[in-house]
Amino acid sequence: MPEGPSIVILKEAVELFSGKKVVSVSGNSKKIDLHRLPSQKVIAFRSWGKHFLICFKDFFLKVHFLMFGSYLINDRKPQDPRLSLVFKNGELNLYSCSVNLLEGTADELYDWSTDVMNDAWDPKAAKKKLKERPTALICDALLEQDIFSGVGNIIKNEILYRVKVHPESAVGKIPAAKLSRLIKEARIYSFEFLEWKKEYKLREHWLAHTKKTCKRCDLPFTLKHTGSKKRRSFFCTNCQILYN
DNA sequence: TATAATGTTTGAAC
DNA sequence: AGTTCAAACATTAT
Repeated sequence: MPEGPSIVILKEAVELFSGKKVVSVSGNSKKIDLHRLPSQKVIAFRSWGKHFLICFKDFFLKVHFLMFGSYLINDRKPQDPRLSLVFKNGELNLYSCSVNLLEGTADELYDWSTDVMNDAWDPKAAKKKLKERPTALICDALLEQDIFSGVGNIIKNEILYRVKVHPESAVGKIPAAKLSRLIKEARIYSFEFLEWKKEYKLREHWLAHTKKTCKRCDLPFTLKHTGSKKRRSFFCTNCQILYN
């Protein structure tokens, strides 16, 4: 569920509730005051990276699905929803996610240029931030939500394989042209992820994530928990260059 | 059945 | 006081 493109799919799927008034609310969320919601009209559903935003007039809900969150539209799971929003034309149920209510507007709080899925995505800003962290490993930097909002571990692994960069490469040692290519690929792959996910064909397009052998050279992949984030990296030590 | 996984925040420990 | 790290949360497939 969690990576940026999946949130874009959610945003599109709930468009039928955009502009609609919340009829009733329930859920086991302890962080928000559910009484704020009934009779409020949804102004927009938005996304910023892995954040799913439900915007009302003077406030908005920030939903994060973490590792296991899920949602159902006009359907329910056996367990209690974290938050359930009922509209005249249907309902949205959110499970095991984190929900926060923030005052003001999303535009006041978010920098849309960091979101790889957003039209405002600014690769130059990403490059600038990477230059400020020369000693960071690229596997960690790609997961930094302030640089690549929406990029998760799957996207990380696929990008690094595509651009032939070893996950433990130091950001500052990667040649400028290669780094630009990598930043560009962050957006390109994220959109391919989006299309494949919509067709339920995401997995079959993985070339690195969870893979055992490299399709390019036929040698076995390395699986290692890399960087300070210690997330799984699948990579080919033959094809992917280590810059250090 | 135990484990690990598309993730982040929190607060203790250093 | 700044950094690091484990714990917590929660679901599902292998």
